[in-house]
Amino acid sequence: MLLAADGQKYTTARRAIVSALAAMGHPATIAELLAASPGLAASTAYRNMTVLGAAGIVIRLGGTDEFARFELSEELSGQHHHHVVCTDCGLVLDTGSSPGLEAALTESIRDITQAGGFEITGHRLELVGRCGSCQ
Amino acid sequence: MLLAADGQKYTTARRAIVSALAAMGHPATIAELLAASPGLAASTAYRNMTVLGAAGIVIRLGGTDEFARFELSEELSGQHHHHVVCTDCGLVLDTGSSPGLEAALTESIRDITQAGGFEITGHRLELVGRCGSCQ
DNA sequence: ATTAGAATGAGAACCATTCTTATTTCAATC
DNA sequence: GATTGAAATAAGAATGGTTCTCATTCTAAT
Repeated sequence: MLLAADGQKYTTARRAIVSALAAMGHPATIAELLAASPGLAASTAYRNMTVLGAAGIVIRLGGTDEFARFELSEELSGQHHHHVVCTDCGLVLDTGSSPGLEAALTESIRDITQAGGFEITGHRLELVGRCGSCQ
Repeated sequence: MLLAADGQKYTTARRAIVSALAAMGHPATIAELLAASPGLAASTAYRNMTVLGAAGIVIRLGGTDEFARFELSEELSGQHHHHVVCTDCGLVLDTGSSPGLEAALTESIRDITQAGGFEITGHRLELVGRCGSCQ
């Protein structure tokens, strides 16, 4: 298991966080996780997001609004995807990628790597707009 | 001028912020702006980033680290571009886009819009890696 | 069972950002 | 150039999401 590989324990609180994230279906804020997991302390949630992040289990999204959002890593949750974010309420949903888009991204990354300086290891794409309920 | 169109004045402080951003050459944090603009108060800088943002002059980047970063809007600074961010130090640089990439993005956006729900108005792409000095 | 080390929970502390308010500046008019 | 009312500034207080502290509880391997 990933946590054990990182020298950590798979505790009740961490189980609760991972299963809440899986049940959520979209990147969740700490507030959402606390609401979905009765008995989970805020300090424990924040601390474990760091631990789970270091173990490669969850990904932290630097949000558009003031709340950080977390989701299971692509390795655990399914396949590579991008995000659609609402500029009004901050909602973030997953959206699939397409081969054409990924090919174009790969090409851009190759160009930048060759231009020197940065060593690119991944990418993050957000499609920005307004969700159904905010329109 | 954009500020006047928004009912605001082009004051000394705002001039200082805009020219500091232009001189910086890459998205800057408030701390960097304060260091580059002697006499600029922090509260004034924060307040004016909001005003300049509402007027479409600056864009706020929800950073990878704990600091918000600001840059001149594409309309003022040049052409459409994306960002390269360092996972270690948080540095953000601009990088151009390519016609192929933009075409693939446009296609993806069309698919998502047709799938209903969101109305997409823009996109944000970050290529993630490590900068030269952090490698 | 025991035990040593790690995790938890409650609240305090932190710090980037926002708000408050008295003072100053702006720009338009006289 | 002086006046004036509205908007901007600056300094510090306040806010709030996140992180830290530490005494207690749990974990897992002996």
